[in-house]
Formats: sequence, C-alpha cells, structure tokens
Amino acid sequence: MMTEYEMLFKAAGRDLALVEHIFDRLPDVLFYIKDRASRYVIVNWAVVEQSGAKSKEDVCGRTADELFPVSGYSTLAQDMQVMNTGKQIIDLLRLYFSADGGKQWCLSTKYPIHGDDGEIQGLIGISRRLPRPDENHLNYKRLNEFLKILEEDCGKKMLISEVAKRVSLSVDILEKLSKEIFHLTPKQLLLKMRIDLACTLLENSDLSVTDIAADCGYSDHSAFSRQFKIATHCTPREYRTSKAK
DNA sequence: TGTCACATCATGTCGCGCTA
DNA sequence: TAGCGCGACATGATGTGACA
Repeated sequence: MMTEYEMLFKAAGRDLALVEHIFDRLPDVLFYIKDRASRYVIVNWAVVEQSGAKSKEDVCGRTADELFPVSGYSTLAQDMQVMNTGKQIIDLLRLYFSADGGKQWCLSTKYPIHGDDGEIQGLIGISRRLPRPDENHLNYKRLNEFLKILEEDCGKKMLISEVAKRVSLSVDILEKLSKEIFHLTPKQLLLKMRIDLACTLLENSDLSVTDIAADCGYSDHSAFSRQFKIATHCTPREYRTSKAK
C-alpha cells in the first residue's frame, strides 16, 4: 500500500515537465538530469544560460565536456563515478566557468537514478550558485574576525582549530556559524579563498605552479594541484594555458 | 545551546614516474 | 634536470549522536 507521499512523489516523477518548470523559476540553481552516457536529458534555464547556449534543445543530448570545454573532463569523470559506484555527492564546492570566461563558485549535489531493475540509469543533480553571506545574521559580527584572519592568512599554513582558538570559539561553534552565515564549512571557506588567489596568480604572474602552491599556503605542489583540479575541473597548468589563449 | 566521543571522510606529505 | 601529476599512507577535519 503506497502512502500519499509516495503516490504524489511518483506522479511528480512521471510529470518531469512540471519538475523542470519549477526549477526554471530558480535562476541561481542549475538543475539537470543526465543519461547513462552523461548526456543532458533535462535541464533548467540556468544551465542554458551558464553554457552560453540559446535553447534547451542546444544543451540536451550533449555532455558537460562539449558544453564547458575548460572543465569538461573532470565533470564527466565525476558523473561516471556517481553512476559506476552509486555513491551520491552532496554540497561539493566547485568553481565553474561561464561561456564568457566568468567564474562562479557553486555547491554541487548529484544522486544516481535507479531503474525498476535496480540498475543505475543516469543521474539527477543541482549546482547552487554560492549565496551571499547572511550579513543580517545575529552572529555575523562574531565571525567577522574569523573572516579577516582567513583573508589575511590564506596564503599561510593554518589549522582551523588554531584560528578558532584565536577568535575564542570552539571548532564546533565555528563550523555551525560558518555554515549558517557563509553556507560553507570553515575549511571550504579557506579552500575557496586559496583557489581564488591561485587563479589570480596563474592568470597574472609567471610564477611556477610550485611557487603559487607555496604562496597559497600549500607546502607541496602536489596537494595544491589536486585541490585545484577538484575545485576547477582542470590542473593549474591547463588553467593557465586556457586563460592565455 | 554547547561539549564530548567516535566513526568516517578529506587533505597533506612523501615518493615516484613522466615529459619537455 | 626542473616542473608537474598521480598513488599510498598518515593525520586532521567533519558528521553525528549522546549528554549536560
């Protein structure tokens, strides 16, 4: 016996156009359903705009590497990972590049879609553009000091526990407040600042990747390259080459 | 509301191989 | 040989539940 909730959910699933229209009302959320080959099947308008395409028809049937050449490889690999392992991805912080070269930080969530036979048929996902910090939050001022330290010292080695101590907060509280106000964990916040700094240095300097890694607080280029690739879908060298074109 | 403990996950470090 | 990317392993960060 199906519950009312299950019946409604099934009906909504049958009427995918309805779901699509609802997500069309959310310009800050990229919504998509992909098939087993990672081709877009259903997208909302935010995906069309981000890709620089003119219509949903231009997007559907294509893969991320065709739509976003700078970032395609890793997106495809990540999709395949979700579909091959059945493991979901929740709120992964990533940097996306729009068709005009603009940068946009997003939080991505992806779930595998199972068919009636239990086999994975594709995936459903959203990417939320990172919201602005909630400056009206009661504890915003309390976190200002933490933010200042991150901005000033993101190029240095730092432990979140040490920064928490410096602003007289426990790591738990710092994490809760950071999520409420900035929509990111302290670690994600630090990572975002470091990758932003790295992008600037890669675009505007001739420093080697190893030197840039050091300037961004990494003691090793290896960790930096890995973080950079996870966040931006490309290696530091690929990023510099793409920006030099 | 805040702290603590524990399990799990993510990240940093080291070493190695590849390429120009 | 320098610069870079990748894999393995150790360690720190995070998520979650219990409790004061």
